[in-house]
Order: sequence, then C-alpha cells, then structure tokens
Amino acid sequence: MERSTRQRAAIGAALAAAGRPLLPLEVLEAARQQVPALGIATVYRQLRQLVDEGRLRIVELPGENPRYELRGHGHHHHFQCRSCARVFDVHACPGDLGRLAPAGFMVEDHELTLYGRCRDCRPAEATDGGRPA
Amino acid sequence: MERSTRQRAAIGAALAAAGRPLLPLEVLEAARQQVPALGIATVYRQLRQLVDEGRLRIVELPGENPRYELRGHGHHHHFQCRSCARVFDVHACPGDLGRLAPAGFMVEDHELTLYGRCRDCRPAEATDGGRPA
DNA sequence: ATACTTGCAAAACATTTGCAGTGAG
DNA sequence: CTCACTGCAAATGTTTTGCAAGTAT
Repeated sequence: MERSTRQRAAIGAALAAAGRPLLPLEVLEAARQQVPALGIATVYRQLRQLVDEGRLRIVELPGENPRYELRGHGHHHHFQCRSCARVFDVHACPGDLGRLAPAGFMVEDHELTLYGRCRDCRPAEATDGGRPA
Repeated sequence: MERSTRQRAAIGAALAAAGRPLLPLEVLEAARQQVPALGIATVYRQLRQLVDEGRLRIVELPGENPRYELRGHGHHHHFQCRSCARVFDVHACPGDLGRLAPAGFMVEDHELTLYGRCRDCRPAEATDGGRPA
C-alpha cells in the first residue's frame, strides 16, 4: 500500500501542471519547487510506481528517453517539435485506421506521432543550427 | 568517404543474413564469426554510419533497446500483433495529418503504429472486430 | 511501532569518445 | 603516404539499487 508523501504529491502536481509528457529530469526540476531536496532516484521510483498503479502512461518516441504523463486525457496523440524537442498532446485523431492494415489483420488500437515545428519555434527558420533526427 | 573494411562487411552480412531487426549485441555476436576481434564500439560506429547513409533503419519497440535492420522500402508504418509481438510493415498511409495539430503548429512528418491481431493470431470468428479507439 | 519512503552514493547498463596503432585507397 | 577505421579502455548519460535515516499510518 502506497503512502502519500510530500515527494509523491509534488511529482504528481508537476505532471498535472505540465499537461504534456515530461522527462524524469523535467519532473525533478518542476517538483523541486515544492520539495527542494528531492532526489532523482525518488522521481524514478515514484514514476515507476505510478505507472504500475495505472495513473501514469509512458510515452516513448524514437531516439528519445521515455516521458511520463497523467492518464485520463482520453485517447490522444503526440506532436514533437524538431526544434525544441518538446512533446505536446494532440487531441485530434484521424479515426478508423482499420482499413490500412493488411487483409486479415484486426486493428484494435493505434499510436500516432506528428513531427514538425511547434508554435514557439515555427517563426525561427534560419536560426536552427542542425537537423535533430 | 567511407572505406570498405572487413568489419563493415561482416556487420552488413550479419544484418542481411538475419532478415530481422537485430540488437547491437546480436550484431556483434553474429559478425564476430567473420571477425573475431571485432569490438562493440565499431559495431555502434558502423550502425550509426549505415543509418546516416540510409542503408539501415532503426526499429524501436517500447521498453526495448533499439534494433537495426536493412532498409528496402520508403515511407511506411508498422503493425504490432498483441498476441505474438511480431512487427509487420503497413504500406498504406492515412496522409494529410496536418489538420490534426494544434493551431500554429507546422506538421512535417508523422509516424503511425497499429496494434491488434495479425492474420495468424486473429480469433477464428472475428472477421472485422477491430475498432480504432 | 512497523515498514514503506527517501536521499545519497555507488552500481548497472547501453552508448559514445579519446587515443594510438592499423590498413584501405 | 594519408587519413579514415579499429580495438581497447575510459567516459557519458540514464536508470536502478543498497543502505541508513526519515516519516506516514
């Protein structure tokens, strides 16, 4: 049975306030505003526990470390900015992708990630130093 | 300009012989049959170079280390069977997903993975039970 | 009081890099 | 003869774990 500690609350609050998937280090930085002495090990331990409880969802993108977000946003997808690398929720959905699968395949679910420029980074076109592949 | 060394050939041969995505350590083990003194660092360096050249493709599955496989086809997606965990190519594409992103976001690319039952694992009765969530 | 939690440091892993020697062009 | 490539070892970077002290119940 899990206890409700200041650390656990701070980590949950950080994830709730962000409204987007966070990296463990982002969780640490945000949660330290409430619990300055918070350690990274506790963040990892709590993230794992919250995932086991079904409260958190792991968001994995190719070439990136796993991010964590609160469940309950319902079905949604993600958008990663190729300039700042942040990940945002996309609450739209193309729907009915069953017809894309090969004949005889049964599609139960899908995962979609969009890549491009977020609102903040879109104007800066020539300032971008490299190609974050 | 890249040189053709025994190591590079052995790594390419290992990937070609496997015909499935391999982990770096699997590549090392297989390629050592031709070049026993091969080092893991060389495997990683060659894998990265081959990816940069567009000859290899990185295959990432949730909770797994990246695998590498020879490339062959252009833009496509993937279907993972929830029963046998195999990954299949999906050559269809929903297209035009730019409208899904939040206002102000610029979509340049996308990645889509379907989950469900492959032909072999599909329950006998269900002809088309899959529903996109 | 009990035992789950925490913070720190060290460990465990996967991947990258520094460097001197090797070999392809 | 050059300089990219290689193997080794050390360095990174991320996540996990051991342990003594802290704290919710």
